Amino acid sequence: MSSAVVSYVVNGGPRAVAPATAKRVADAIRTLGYRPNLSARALRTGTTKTLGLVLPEINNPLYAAWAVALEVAAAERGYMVLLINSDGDPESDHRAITHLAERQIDGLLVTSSMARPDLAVPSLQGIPTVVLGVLEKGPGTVSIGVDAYAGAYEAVTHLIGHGHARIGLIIGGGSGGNPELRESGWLAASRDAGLPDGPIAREPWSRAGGYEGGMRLFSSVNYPSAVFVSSDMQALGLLRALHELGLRVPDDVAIVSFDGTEDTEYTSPSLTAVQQPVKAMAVEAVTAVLDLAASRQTEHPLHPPKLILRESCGCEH
Amino acid sequence: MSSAVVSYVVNGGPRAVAPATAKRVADAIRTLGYRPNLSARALRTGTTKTLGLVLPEINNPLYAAWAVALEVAAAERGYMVLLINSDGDPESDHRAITHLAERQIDGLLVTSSMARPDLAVPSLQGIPTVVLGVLEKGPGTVSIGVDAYAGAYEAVTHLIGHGHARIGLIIGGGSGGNPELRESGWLAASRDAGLPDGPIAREPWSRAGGYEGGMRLFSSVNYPSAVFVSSDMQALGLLRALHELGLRVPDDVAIVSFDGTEDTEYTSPSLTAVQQPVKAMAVEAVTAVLDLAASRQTEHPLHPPKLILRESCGCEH
DNA sequence: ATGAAAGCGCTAACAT
DNA sequence: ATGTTAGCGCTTTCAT
Repeated sequence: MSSAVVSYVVNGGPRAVAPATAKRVADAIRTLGYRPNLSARALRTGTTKTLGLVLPEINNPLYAAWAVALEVAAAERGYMVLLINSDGDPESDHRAITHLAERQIDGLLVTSSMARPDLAVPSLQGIPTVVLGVLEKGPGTVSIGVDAYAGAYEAVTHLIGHGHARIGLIIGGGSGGNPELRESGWLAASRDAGLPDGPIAREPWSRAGGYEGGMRLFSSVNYPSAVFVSSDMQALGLLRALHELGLRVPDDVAIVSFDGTEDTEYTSPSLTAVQQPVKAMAVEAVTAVLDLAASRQTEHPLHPPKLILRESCGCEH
Repeated sequence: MSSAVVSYVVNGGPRAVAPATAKRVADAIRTLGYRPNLSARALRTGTTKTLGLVLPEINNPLYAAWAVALEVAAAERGYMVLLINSDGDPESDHRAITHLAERQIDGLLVTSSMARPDLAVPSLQGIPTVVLGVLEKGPGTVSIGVDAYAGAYEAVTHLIGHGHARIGLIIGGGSGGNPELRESGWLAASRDAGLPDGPIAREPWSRAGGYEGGMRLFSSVNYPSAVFVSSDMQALGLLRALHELGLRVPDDVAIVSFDGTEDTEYTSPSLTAVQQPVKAMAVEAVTAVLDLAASRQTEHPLHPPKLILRESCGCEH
């Protein structure tokens, strides 16, 4: 029995094998508990059937949702996902990518926390790369993202429909989400309705950040009657701050948040949110990176978000 | 320049290299953008410096916390973590483990959702394995877990200290956490205080499960004045249910939950919780699996949980 | 201090 | 239809 025949049976090709021998091989595999060594296969074929994924803070529900969705989408195409949890800083990203590159990943998926300059980093040269959740379409950069401007615009317009005339903004700094687009959508919606610009709180993309922002915005006597929060995590912190300040949602303050993770469904009151179509984007991201690996060029328009109406905007009680 | 010398430089051994040549090699590596091929190294050395991790629902904050903590702990020892998100059923677990085995992982970390029978599964024969969060000490099974009985007992005793005389339980079915221990801790605390057994709601380990359990327990006119919830996710659902029922926490119903993930800090009111020392357990789990790989036998007593006092039990207002 | 070469387990081209 | 064999990139023994 030659090793070639075993290979043909295990891989179903490239040459045919007599049914009788195929059965003998299959039996032997079972009884011996044989498992193919994927390192050897990778070394021989040059392909690992593995995609690298670099995410910051996987304990953030939005990124966790990405991780799950990408893993499912990749598995459907016969790929595994090698996940590295980056600290978010460029150095950590770089280490993660280098590590993945050494493991001969077939493609790389990175989060938008990777600012554009880092993309030119030597460690990812030659690796097909798709950027997740970013909007800036650089040349040679494929990115899959949500239309954050439209989402923010729709959220604020909805709040205006509820009669609010001054709408605040809580948003992150740095490169976590896509701050500029959410901010300009928020601003444009107010201005297009002939309303004055609302107050802004810039805080980290976290529960703690949202809490601080809420404290700052709503400790003032002249606080806005509604606020658009650029991430679910911040919205959770804001809810906590309003609770401590004795302000009621949506009666005293109406809220719409951005992301629409499962958390927003179970807060009290539940949060109206602009939901990112994470699953659909994940499927497209995997397709995109495999296309790239096959030197196929593809187009990737922004995905439309969806406004989910719940209690915090005043729609349901 | 021979490939052997390059190997010596890259790995810092096992033989010495003249400083001058070492520098030449380092320069060449930089200018050529050379990266070692870990597949080839794995094939040659038989070790991948990779640990496999099988988790159900990584979007559950508790498991996400495990994932992060394990990755950090493994990185400190020079290992990477290959994470597979299992659906939780034995078949899915089996597929995941087989896949990891083919990748020649040096060790395996699996969640307690893997019931004991599955551990005998052929796919993990020969792979050093550590079970996470389980309590049943089977022979040949190393497991790292929290002392859930003590945690539940302390939680219920604390509620009794607040003057509650009938304490309900919301708990999951199946094998998610370690239901029996939490339940017996809850029961023993009541009985040791000479109190009657409280009502039980058995629901899935999820927000939706906690919501259902809360609805069932607190729709009755004769509802308990306090409840111990066996997981944070269920506690979030319970909070939502009580909100809809118009019951106030902690005035009408006091709550202590189990897990102590970050979520419990930002609910309104904040949740008193029995916190699992995930980080410490993760460090120990990595140590344990590496010990196993080196044929070192070690002992792993249960980790003590810590009761974090917040608003939902009535301690703070 | 460095070079030469074997071999890890697999796949695929070539031979039978 | 099956057997033989070269070689993927690396580490390490052995030779120089």
